[in-house]
Amino acid sequence: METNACIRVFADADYIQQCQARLALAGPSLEATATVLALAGNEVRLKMLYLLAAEQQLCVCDIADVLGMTVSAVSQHLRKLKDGGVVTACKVGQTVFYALSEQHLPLLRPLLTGHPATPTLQPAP
Amino acid sequence: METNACIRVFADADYIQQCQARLALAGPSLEATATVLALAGNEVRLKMLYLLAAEQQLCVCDIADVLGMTVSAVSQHLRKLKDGGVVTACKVGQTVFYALSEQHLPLLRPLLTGHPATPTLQPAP
DNA sequence: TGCGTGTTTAAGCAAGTGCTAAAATACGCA
DNA sequence: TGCGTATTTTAGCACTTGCTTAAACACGCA
Repeated sequence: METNACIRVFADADYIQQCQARLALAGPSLEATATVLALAGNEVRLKMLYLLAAEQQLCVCDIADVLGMTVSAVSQHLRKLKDGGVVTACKVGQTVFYALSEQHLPLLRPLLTGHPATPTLQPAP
Repeated sequence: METNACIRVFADADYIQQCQARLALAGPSLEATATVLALAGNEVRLKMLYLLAAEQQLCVCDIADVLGMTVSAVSQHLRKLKDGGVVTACKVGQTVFYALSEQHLPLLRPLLTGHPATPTLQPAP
C-alpha cells in the first residue's frame, strides 16, 4: 500500500509503519519545537534573544540602536517572538521592556550559550 | 550619535556600545547557528532529522513514504540539509542513504530528544 | 544496448517573510 | 487639553520558501 517503497533488503512495510508510529507520537512535540526554532532561526531574532539573555531585559528602541535597525522592524520581530511565547513584554510608563520567557528557555538556552563573548567587561586597548 | 535612543535612566550611549561590542564578538557564531536553526525550524525537516536520529540512516523514498510526501519534495529538503552540513549522503548502488552529520550534532541533539516516543517496540493493543 | 528503479534537477506558482514608510495608539507631563 | 515620546499597526513591495509537475541523471541488470 506504500506509494513508492523502494526494494529494500530488510523490512519495508513493517519498517515504514514503525517509523510512522514513532512520528505519530513525537509529531505534535516536534511541531511545537519547529515553531520555536523557526523563530530562533532568523539572524536578527537570534541576536535579539542573545542580547536579552545577556542583559535580562531591553526596551525596543535600545534593541533597535544596538542592531542598527528601524524601531518598527524590531517591534515586528518582537511581536512574533511574543506570539510564540519566546519573550515576554513588560510595560513601564511608555516604554516596553522585553525579556526571555521561561516557557521555552530550556530549549533555547543551549542555543544561546557557547558563543564568543566579552566576560562582562573588556579592557581598553 | 544614536539614531533613536530613548531617554533611559541608566547608561545609554555606553550601554548601547557595550551591547554592540558583545554582538560584534558573538555575531558570526550566532549567524552560523541561525542558519542551522532555520533548517531545523521547518516541521518537515525537523521530522526528517528526528527519524534519522532514531534510525541512523534512511533512503529518500522511505522518508517519503513515512512522511507521506513526494520523493521530489523530500529530496529538495535533504539537499538543503546537506548543503547546511546537517546531514551526509552515502550512495549504495542506486539508493542514497542519508544520516545525521557529526558537524552540528552537538547543537541538534538537545532539539531532537525529549519528545514522546515508543521505546523501540510497542506492544499490540 | 535498453529498460526499470532511485534520485536529482528545473521551471512554475501560491504562500510566506521581512523590510520600509506612514499612520495610529498609548502614555507622561506641562 | 495638547504636545512629545515610545511603541504598534497597516499597507505595500521585493524576496524567499516549499510544493507540484515534468524532465533529466545514475545505476543495475537482462
